[in-house]
Amino acid sequence: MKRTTLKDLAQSLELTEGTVSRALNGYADISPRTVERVQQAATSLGYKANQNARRLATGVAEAVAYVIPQNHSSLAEPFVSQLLRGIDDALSRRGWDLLVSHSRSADDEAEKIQRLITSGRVSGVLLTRPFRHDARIKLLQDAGFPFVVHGRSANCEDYAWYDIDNELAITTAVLHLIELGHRRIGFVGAPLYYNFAFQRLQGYKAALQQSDIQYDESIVEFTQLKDDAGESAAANQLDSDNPPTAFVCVSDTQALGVLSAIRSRGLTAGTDVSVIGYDGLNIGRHTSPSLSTMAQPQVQSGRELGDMLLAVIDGDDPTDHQVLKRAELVLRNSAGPVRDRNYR
Amino acid sequence: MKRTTLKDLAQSLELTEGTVSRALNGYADISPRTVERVQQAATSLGYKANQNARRLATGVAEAVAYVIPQNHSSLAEPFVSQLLRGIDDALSRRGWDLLVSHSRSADDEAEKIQRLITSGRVSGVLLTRPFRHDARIKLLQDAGFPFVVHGRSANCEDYAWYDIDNELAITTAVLHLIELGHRRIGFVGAPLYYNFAFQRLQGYKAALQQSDIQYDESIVEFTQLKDDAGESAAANQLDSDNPPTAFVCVSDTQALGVLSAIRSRGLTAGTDVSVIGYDGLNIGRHTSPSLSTMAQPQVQSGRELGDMLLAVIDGDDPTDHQVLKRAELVLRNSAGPVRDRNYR
DNA sequence: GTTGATCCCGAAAGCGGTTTCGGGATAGCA
DNA sequence: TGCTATCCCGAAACCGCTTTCGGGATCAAC
Repeated sequence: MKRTTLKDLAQSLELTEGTVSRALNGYADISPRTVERVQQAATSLGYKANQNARRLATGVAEAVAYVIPQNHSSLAEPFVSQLLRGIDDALSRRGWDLLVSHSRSADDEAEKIQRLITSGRVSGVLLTRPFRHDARIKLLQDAGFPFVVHGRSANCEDYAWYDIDNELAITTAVLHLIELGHRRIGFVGAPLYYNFAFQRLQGYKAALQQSDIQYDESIVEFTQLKDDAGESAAANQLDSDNPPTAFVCVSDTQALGVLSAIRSRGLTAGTDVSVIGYDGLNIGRHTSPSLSTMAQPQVQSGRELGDMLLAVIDGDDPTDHQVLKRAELVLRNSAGPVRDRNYR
Repeated sequence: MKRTTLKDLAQSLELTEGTVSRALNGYADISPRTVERVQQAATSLGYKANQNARRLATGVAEAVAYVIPQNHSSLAEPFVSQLLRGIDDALSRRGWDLLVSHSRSADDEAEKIQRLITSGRVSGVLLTRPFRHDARIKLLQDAGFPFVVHGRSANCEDYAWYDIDNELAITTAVLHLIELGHRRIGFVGAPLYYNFAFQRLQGYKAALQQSDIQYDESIVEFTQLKDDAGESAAANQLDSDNPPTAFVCVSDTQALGVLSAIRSRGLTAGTDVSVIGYDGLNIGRHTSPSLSTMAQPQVQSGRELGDMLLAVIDGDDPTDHQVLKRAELVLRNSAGPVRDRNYR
């Protein structure tokens, strides 16, 4: 089961390795006839270039890494697979590899990235869910290493990123609730070191301000992106003296927990208390009531991310690759008109 | 931003590249003092071996591929991320890479695997969700290429695999329903070319047989692993002349659809009609009623898969690595005692 | 002071490709 | 026919690291 090498090919064709190589790689200085011969021999002998040798010689890794943040909450992960597929699509058109890299801690992550860029295994890096101030981004910038971020950090002027307008999205959701008559709207957020969490909080505040509603931090919480966390956050607020009539959550996962909290108090979501989630997960269609949510276009994002990274690697100016998408309000049944507070 | 190479290191130490290399790789024929010197210089100069060069020289790829089947249903994918993390854990202890590979069609997949094994990019392959008769497995076997399968195909004697006892799991679920008094139990299955789907059907049949219940194919369906599919399958059966009093599904995703179908008919799951899902997804806790399900131990599986593959690559007999886990019945509220058929 | 074993390290040959350079053969033109 | 331009291909260096082999230096033992 020895692999056929370039030398084998060359010998069987009575050519030099160099010639064969050039023939295969489409150099102009090889006669069409020879190219033809070489290609035939290659396929018939099942020749596939050894990637490691090729990469060593050319100096390009022909691979990129997708680094998955340490505590990726489990329920948010339906995305990962779709995303990976999209990225892989983009890469495979060039025959490049996609490798994934995890890490356990923030330090570990920095170190892993350091190793990735110095070990020559990849020619570009894909980051997700950046912090507001993200050391990894700085690391990559300082190293002059190609990368694109899925999301943005606080100052994102001079690198490539792909993000959805988090602020606008939450503002949309909150304004929708306000239109339904709600004026006391609980916010179930995420830790603010995540920039998306920060942005979404801004969106919440902006909507309130536009509507002359006072920001009340007693109904604002920052939890993990987990169902349990959403549930207990909602529970606290519902059990308080002055509970909100609606919740907006920064993830569907949390929203599921909120629905549970509402239900377990004998209340009905959508009539007694309204809820809007974020992510547009399909599961939201099967809760009762079904979950209104902000859906982001996920299908294409992987593909776009991949293409962007390739472009940056090819030398494009990263700042030419900053795309901002917008999320869409998916109306289902968990958000309804405000109702008198007599349910208690 | 030039990387420091072995030559640089050697020159700065006034040693040969060979010597430095051996010092770094723990060869015995280098004096401890030299090893010390070399290591210090290496860290102070930030030397990281070029992986491509190393791989070319050693002939080992130091990477494995996880191939994701073409039509991986979106909702079943929360696993993927966990799984990848586990695999990566196992690999990273050796400093190996994990790369993922998708494919669009079955042919494409075979061809991709062919390329993977001939291009020298990986030293092992991880397969998921095998078909009952899986061409990829045959391909890998014939090539003598190291691999392990997450799941099993029809004849799985002579390769490494990691699976849960699908048949037993479904039997358990069905017997539970039977204990609750159900005797007309609908089966929402998956396409039988998937071996897990076949096994689960067997489990269903076995449970019926044990309980002297006639197998009735009019309440057995094979659908995609999607919520919609589950919903319409259940809808069909519920609207029939002789509807089942309970459903067992081969995935939670389908079960969610089944719950919807039940709800939309004004029935209540858990009392009017019982449902048991499969996968143990967390979302099942937030449906109403919460979803009883067969949960498979997912957390460790990635890690174990990775370790198994490494062992096989190291030359272990694949047949020594065949592990069968069992799923566990997680009782929530969607499965209750049978009730008179007077609900119609 | 020899001899032999032991310890270290240098030298060199790969690993399997890519790419530059140069020149022989052929064709084009006078 | 002679000369130059063009077309193709061979030769060789190189990418960065690993690993075998051999021998000089050191040391213990006789």
